[in-house]
Amino acid sequence: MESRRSDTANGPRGGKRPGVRAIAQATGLSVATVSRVLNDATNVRADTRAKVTEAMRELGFRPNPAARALSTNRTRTIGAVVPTLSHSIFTRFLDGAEQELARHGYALVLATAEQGRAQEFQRVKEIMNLGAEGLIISGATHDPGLLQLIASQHLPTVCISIFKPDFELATIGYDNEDLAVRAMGFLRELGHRRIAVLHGPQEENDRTQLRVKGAKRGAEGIEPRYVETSLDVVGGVEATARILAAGERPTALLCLSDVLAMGALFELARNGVSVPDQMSVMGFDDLEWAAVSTPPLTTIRLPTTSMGRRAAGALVENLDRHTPLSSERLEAEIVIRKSTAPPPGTGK
Amino acid sequence: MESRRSDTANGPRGGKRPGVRAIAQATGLSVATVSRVLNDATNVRADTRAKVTEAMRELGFRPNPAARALSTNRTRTIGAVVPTLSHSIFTRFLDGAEQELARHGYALVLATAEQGRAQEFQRVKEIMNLGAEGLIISGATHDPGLLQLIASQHLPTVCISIFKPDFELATIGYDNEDLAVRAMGFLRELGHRRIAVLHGPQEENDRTQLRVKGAKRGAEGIEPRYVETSLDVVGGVEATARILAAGERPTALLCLSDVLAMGALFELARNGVSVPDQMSVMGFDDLEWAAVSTPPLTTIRLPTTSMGRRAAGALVENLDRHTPLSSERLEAEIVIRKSTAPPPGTGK
DNA sequence: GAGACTGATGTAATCCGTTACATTCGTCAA
DNA sequence: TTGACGAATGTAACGGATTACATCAGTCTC
Repeated sequence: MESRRSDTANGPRGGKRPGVRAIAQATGLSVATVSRVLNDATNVRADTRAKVTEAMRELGFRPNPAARALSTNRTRTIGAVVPTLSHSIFTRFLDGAEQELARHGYALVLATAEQGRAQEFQRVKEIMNLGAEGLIISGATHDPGLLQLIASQHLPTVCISIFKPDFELATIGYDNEDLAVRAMGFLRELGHRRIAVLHGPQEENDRTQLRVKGAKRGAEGIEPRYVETSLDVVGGVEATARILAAGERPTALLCLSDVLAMGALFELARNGVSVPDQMSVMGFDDLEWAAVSTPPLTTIRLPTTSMGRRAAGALVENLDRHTPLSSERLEAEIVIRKSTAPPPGTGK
Repeated sequence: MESRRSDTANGPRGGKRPGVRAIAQATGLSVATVSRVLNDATNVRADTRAKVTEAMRELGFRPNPAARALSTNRTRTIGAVVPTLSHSIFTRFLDGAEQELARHGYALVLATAEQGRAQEFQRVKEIMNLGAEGLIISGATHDPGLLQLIASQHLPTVCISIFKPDFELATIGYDNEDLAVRAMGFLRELGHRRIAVLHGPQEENDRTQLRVKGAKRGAEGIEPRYVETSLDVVGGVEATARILAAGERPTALLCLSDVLAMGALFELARNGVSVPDQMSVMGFDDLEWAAVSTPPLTTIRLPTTSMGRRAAGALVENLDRHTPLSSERLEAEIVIRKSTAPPPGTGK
């Protein structure tokens, strides 16, 4: 069909892109030596090396990555499929991952799967067809076909955002359930008994599921109200509006994502409900604004960026040094700021 | 050094990964036919095709992307280098780009350059070494070496976030300067004369430079105060605090990024300055929360996601159909919400 | 000065799809 | 029946870097 790419006048002598052979010819050396220079092998005389490097510069030589990949069977590429880029949780993660990969000479191929498992499966296939040597996906609920594919192709894979040591793939993340238990415990210790829990859609989202489960476990004895909404600021606003409109008003909102907490803060402010005097608000994530909101948000600091670094690092070690992949639990902590206080009416 | 990858027991018959030759052997056909099936050429008999497909499934065949790339001279990969992933401006852009690329069977290789031009140059080199066929970078100020490299390699490239038809590369974006002029004009029409302009660092960031320039042009005759701070919510808080602490208080804050506006809203609330009664606040970007903040933010809606789609689409068309790349100006509009009003003391 | 050894360099096979060109087969017209 | 023709399939070269193995030139030692 197409004629091969035929750049005119790109090297000083025009014609097609120079390859190792061209360099060999130009220097009077052999392709093996050129290749050795390219991969800075040690057994090349300094002056030879210089000659080759010079010729490469001269001719504008760039090694063909496909050819290289073909003969080494390496692509130095890692794929990541995240549910969405609209949550800074994932972008902070990607940031960390990308930095770590770049540090080791790997590239990150990014795909999003906003439409759930099936799409995720599809995207992973595409990434594999591209030759990725490792994969990062999030959570532990996936299309069975995907897990099977990963297993059958022996594709090194890390699941992030969760910690589940008994899972068939390595997981690197925090213990969502336990953290939710602790968050709930924190509010109870402050004295809260009427609590509303705001969370995103649970379907196909095991992180949310685990957090809700944890909240339930931590709430034993009291009966929080659970409000499901869309996982964004608008959802937080909407859920809070619903809560304020309902009968008995809670004394605390446990938002299982900071974006929901932001919505809650906005909506409470709009309704003149002062935080934390009349209502405590607690988040989950510790996004960058949480420290400076009005009031600053009590939340759970998730080590998102370092999760990215660890996930990427683990894959790199696996590929470069055959270190087996294993699950890692990352620590997270409650960050107490000013959006939480004992419930109103408590002796002060 | 390393022995070639030697997965044991991956195909039913163990041994190494099956290639087209293995499929040919298994079916009694030739590699050419197998390849034709692979690329769904039309001139293959239906039953032959079925036989081949079946054998591929049977043996777990996956075409080697490197070999394919080598012979077709195509990688179906586009690189994008963004300054950071911490701003949803870029993640929304990436979202759009990734979707569009995926739709056409291309993959997105992502890199970030948080440390300015030099790092951007470096990252682009890495991406080129990976075989990307197209490139997306942001803004128009880059390392001269980078521009030269792009030119010498004939790498199809799109610069986003700006519109600059006379630039040597295609730009797809909005006219930052003009929009800032209009934003300033909007505030002036409301009656504001004492205005503070909040903006991020100008160095190495032409988008900010252009916006500041536009604000200055739009402010002819009045003398706004320009406050430079870090480009995040914390920066917005900090700058607003400085403004409040200073002598004569402005009646409006023009924040040249929504994140700064968020910080401003928080800090104003903290200080009991009511918006818009005592102070108007205007943003730039229209991030998702802007419609529901307290008060909802007047801002400029930038078509970020569609910018991503257009940039990706333009590259795809260039690669698939040789459509030349050209600059595109995207429209943006002021979204009037409740954070702006005439200055206090205006007859109402 | 011959043999042993080390370090630098060269030769040619290899990785695995793709595709130009060659071949075969079946069908239809004359 | 033969020749022509088109569709289906086969053969083999090709792309560009890597690398096992071969070779060659010095060095060192006795």
